[in-house]
Amino acid sequence: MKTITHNLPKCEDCAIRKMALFGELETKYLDKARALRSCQMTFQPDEYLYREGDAPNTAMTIHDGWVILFKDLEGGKRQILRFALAGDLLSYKTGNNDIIDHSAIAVTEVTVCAFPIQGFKDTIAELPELFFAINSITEILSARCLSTMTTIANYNAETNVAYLLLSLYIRGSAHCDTLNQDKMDGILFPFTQEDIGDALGLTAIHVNRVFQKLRKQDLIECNNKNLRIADEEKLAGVAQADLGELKRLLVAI
Amino acid sequence: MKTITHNLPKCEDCAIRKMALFGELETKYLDKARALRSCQMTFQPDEYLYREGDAPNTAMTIHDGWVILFKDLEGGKRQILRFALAGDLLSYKTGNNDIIDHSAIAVTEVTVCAFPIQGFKDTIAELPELFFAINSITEILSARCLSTMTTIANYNAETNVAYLLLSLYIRGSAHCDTLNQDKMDGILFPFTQEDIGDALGLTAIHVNRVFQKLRKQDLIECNNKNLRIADEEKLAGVAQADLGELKRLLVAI
DNA sequence: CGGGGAGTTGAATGCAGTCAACAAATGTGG
DNA sequence: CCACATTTGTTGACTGCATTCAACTCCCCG
Repeated sequence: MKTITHNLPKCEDCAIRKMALFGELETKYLDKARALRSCQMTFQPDEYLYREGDAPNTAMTIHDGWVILFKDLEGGKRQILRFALAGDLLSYKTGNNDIIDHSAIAVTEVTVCAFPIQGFKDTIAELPELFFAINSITEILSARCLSTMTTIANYNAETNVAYLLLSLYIRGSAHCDTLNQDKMDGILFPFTQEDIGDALGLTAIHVNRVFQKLRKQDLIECNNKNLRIADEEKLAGVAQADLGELKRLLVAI
Repeated sequence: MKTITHNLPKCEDCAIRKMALFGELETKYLDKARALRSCQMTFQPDEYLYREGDAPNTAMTIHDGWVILFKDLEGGKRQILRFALAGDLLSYKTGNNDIIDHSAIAVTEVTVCAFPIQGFKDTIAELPELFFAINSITEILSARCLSTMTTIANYNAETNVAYLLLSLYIRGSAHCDTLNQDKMDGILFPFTQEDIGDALGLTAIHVNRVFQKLRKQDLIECNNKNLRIADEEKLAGVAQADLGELKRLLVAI
């Protein structure tokens, strides 16, 4: 892990700002918010950002890269709680002196902007907009979790995998749009089939069978850490989701 | 549904206040908070508190009774998102002019205290403590949802049912404690086996088989709308949960 | 070129769904 | 208060999805 504390890039110029926490804030508040930022950190793939049991004293916004948030279970299993990418807020907790209940690991090389949590708390008192921004993030995460739970509980592996792949694709390509990249060739997809299984409670073997089934139906193309979805509507059908509704749920921050 | 707007009972005297949103607030702030309350409403069993698609303009705290929050799915299925009881906050959303994405139905007779949401928003600006209270609730709901998702995704029906029954029992009996009632005879359990199935994505038939299995092991006694759990630790073992951890997750508001 | 992680395939097992029938409990109207 | 309808709970047989275990291939990296 590398840290830089000086000559930090400017928030105004940040390509991902509108996707991130401060995207909710008017530019006029940006100075105050930016003053909270303490440093930028870079993590290598497979490096932990933090571990279950750590006491969080900084919140982080991902500037670049994919992060997996997960919990270890008995018997060597693990449950992936969230796939996080640029713009996402990590490790923020209102509850005081609580230890954090999950771990976060970098999948790709990851850059984050870190903010001391205490600074947040002090600032919220004088900047109610920050409250609404943060609370809105918490609510959205909660809504996504409920939606995921609903899918997992009620549908089979094919639907679950379709739902997850489509979700990751939508979020990934929304981000490419922001950076004005060409998304027609699919998005970076650095996850293993085991990751997908750990998110859905499936074995990697069964995920593999489902991948092949989806490939045969021309619903996904997935290889070389790349995911392409030719017909989002069609995959949404398999995922038992309304594409418009899903996009609204996922691209909002 | 019956509404009363005058001679509302005093918040200071409310038996469930310490379990509810304002339990987080110091008494000195109570006047301000209480001023937000607009009315008390009473709903009969099977009556909707609100429906998916409604535009929420009031938040509600349950004063008494059990409420089920759910979403209708295709094919006549439904997903129960939350079982709510006295002290729980319903239908609060930071996001403006959003319609609500689930329905709420009374299981028992239910009394709620209603607050215009706009009043909340205005008040938060001058009462940051209210922010921390609300955000803490949103975070807790999110943490519970992740925990439920983890259980559903990774364990079988027996574990899931055990986890849910234990959760409901812990919350129900914590509430009996508050009211100084005798909890030794179990708690009110007004749910059908189909409700349990709808929460976990199981069929009522399979829930029934699991109930019987748990009964044979003397882990639960459940009849006449009453649930008794003699050995919480033992059931927690089946539920693959740490009893202390679970209680911390569930009794906090 | 060898090793390890990721992906692929097949066969056997077991958990949960479906369908169908019935019993028990609850509610309703005569 | 009884007769009947409806909801809830119970049981059995059959089917199908997902796991487990084992073996094997492919690809990347050192």
